[in-house]
Amino acid sequence: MLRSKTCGEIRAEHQGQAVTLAGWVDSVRDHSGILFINLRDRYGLTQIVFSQSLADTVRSLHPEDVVQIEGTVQLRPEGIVNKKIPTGEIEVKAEKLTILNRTAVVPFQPSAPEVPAEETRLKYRYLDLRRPAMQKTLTLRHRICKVARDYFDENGFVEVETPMLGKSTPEGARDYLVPSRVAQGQFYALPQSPQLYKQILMIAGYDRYFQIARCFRDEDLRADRQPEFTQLDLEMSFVDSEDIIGMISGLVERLMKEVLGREIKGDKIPRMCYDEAMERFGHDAPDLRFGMELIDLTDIAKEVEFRVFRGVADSGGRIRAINAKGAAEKYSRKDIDGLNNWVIEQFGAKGVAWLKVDTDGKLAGPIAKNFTEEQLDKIAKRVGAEKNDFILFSADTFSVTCKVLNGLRRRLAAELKLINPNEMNFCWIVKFPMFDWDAEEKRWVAMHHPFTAPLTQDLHHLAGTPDSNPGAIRAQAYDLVLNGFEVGGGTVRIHDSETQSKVFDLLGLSLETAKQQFGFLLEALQFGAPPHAGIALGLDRLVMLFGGLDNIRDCIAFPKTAKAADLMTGAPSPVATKQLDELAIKTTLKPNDTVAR
RNA sequence: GGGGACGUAGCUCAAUUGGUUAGAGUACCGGACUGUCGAUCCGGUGGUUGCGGGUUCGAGUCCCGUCGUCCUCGCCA
Repeated sequence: MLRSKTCGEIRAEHQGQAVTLAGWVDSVRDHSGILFINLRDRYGLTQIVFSQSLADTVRSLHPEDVVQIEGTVQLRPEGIVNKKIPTGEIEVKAEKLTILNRTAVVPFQPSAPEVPAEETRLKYRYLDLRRPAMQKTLTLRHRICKVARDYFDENGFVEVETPMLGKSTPEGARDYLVPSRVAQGQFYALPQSPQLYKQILMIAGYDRYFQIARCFRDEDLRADRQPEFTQLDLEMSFVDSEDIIGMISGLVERLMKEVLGREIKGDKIPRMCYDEAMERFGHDAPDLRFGMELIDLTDIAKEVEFRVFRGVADSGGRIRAINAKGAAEKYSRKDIDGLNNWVIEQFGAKGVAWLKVDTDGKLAGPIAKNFTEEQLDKIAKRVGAEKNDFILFSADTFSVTCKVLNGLRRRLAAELKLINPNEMNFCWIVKFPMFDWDAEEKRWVAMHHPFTAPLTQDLHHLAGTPDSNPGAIRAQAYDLVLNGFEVGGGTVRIHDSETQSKVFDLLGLSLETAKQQFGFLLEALQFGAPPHAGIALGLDRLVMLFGGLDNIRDCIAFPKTAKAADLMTGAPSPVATKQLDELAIKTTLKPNDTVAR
């Protein structure tokens, strides 16, 4: 061992002990007759004191040089304890200094107070990962995995690895494809999730499976979305949705307690139906850390002359509002113009109407003149208007009012600082619709995936029955939501081929096509498939939220940029012509753009 | 694919309406200093203002294109 202690563990009780430390030079402070360095590793900082004898070597040190110190622990002189660091009561009096490795001049110092540009951080990721904040996050990530693994183990789960090279399926996200050399012209797909394999494992009798599974989706990125991400994936047999919700609620409680040392809010995680979430928040992953819920005014709008409201209400649209309490003075006409342009550009809305409550408690604003006194009173009562309230309206299709008001609700909450950043607010969203109508392709599409079981009480709406109504069918699906982010989603699966056929039929999948795509699963379902259900949690998002971060890249050791590039390694990159020849692949681009020279 | 923000020294940033030789902090190099801890003090090196065009007497600043990073809409069963 090149060290006997880490840089974070020495305390006053070790006074007089001989120790050997190794780490990175964090800073050098040269006072001519006496010199100090802060030595850093991932456990902390320890101050090393040098006398004149080692001065020349110490002066040659640079930040991020790797050194080994042999010395003696001593208490710092009275009155100059450094209370900012846990090791601040002691220092190590150096007797020997060994330079283990010199560094080149670093592009940035991990200990610097300012964080470099994202591009620089990603290019020199090893330096970025030396930053204490990153080390804290990756350690948190490890803790979450460890607690989850232990929890699943205690509950009888078996961790099974499923293939990375799988079969491409046309539904869902775009696949990352891997060309086959031995079967030229054919491709594997990297898994979007272990979905089909874990269902097969249920049929195979592994009634409690879990995996910390890497997943891939070739879609555009976001602050909370990477092309390569990790799921805490599980599946159980002989269970219903209550069992899955219970199992995961237990995990959440454990994670909160063992990782953050906290209890979950309330006795248990509350639940909300999808329809209720859309009515109250306009989104299926509502942030419940603040109010400002959506208020429906469609019935009032049907009675008014104001054409913007009346027209929408009469043609089946909705008029809804949010009330930003006490915010009237904080939003100038210019600010409101900004909000208006934002909803037009971002959500394709026609705009946002607004009213403010003036000092007399009256609703005022450009649209106020379109209402009678009585109608204004009705609106005021409905939205709970009080002095200085700022009320924003969206009059549009239900879908657009959801997008607009959810967007405004989140934006205003951030701007008005309504969110307690320390709160961890979980909820379950249940009873999702089974199908979505795709207006472009003029067909029903599965909202989750085509193996999701409908709620038994909605089965009579399936095709081929007198009261067939696919839009009314709800799924046995459940999403776990934390602080306005979807952190998990799962369903009870269909385990009988009769229901499965009906669902495929509704999706416009012929038996032939279905067999071609999922034949192995359909076949397997015939050989004693137990009732089963499962869920997958987004590990990266969980870490992000447990760590109080606002970006998923900061939870991943080696993340990709918005264009899915790895700035450190330079991937993706051209390959040699020989490699392409072996795969029988020819690009339609100019050779110099794609082929390694 | 669409919209927006940004790109100036190794790093973090500044530079008035388009106007002198593009500045500061830090890092780096040299020097001073025996209790500092983001050490301090003195001096110095360091720039094709992402790249390519254009407008102008004059462009870091304005216009067009392009590349990159971030945010976002579409997309993500």
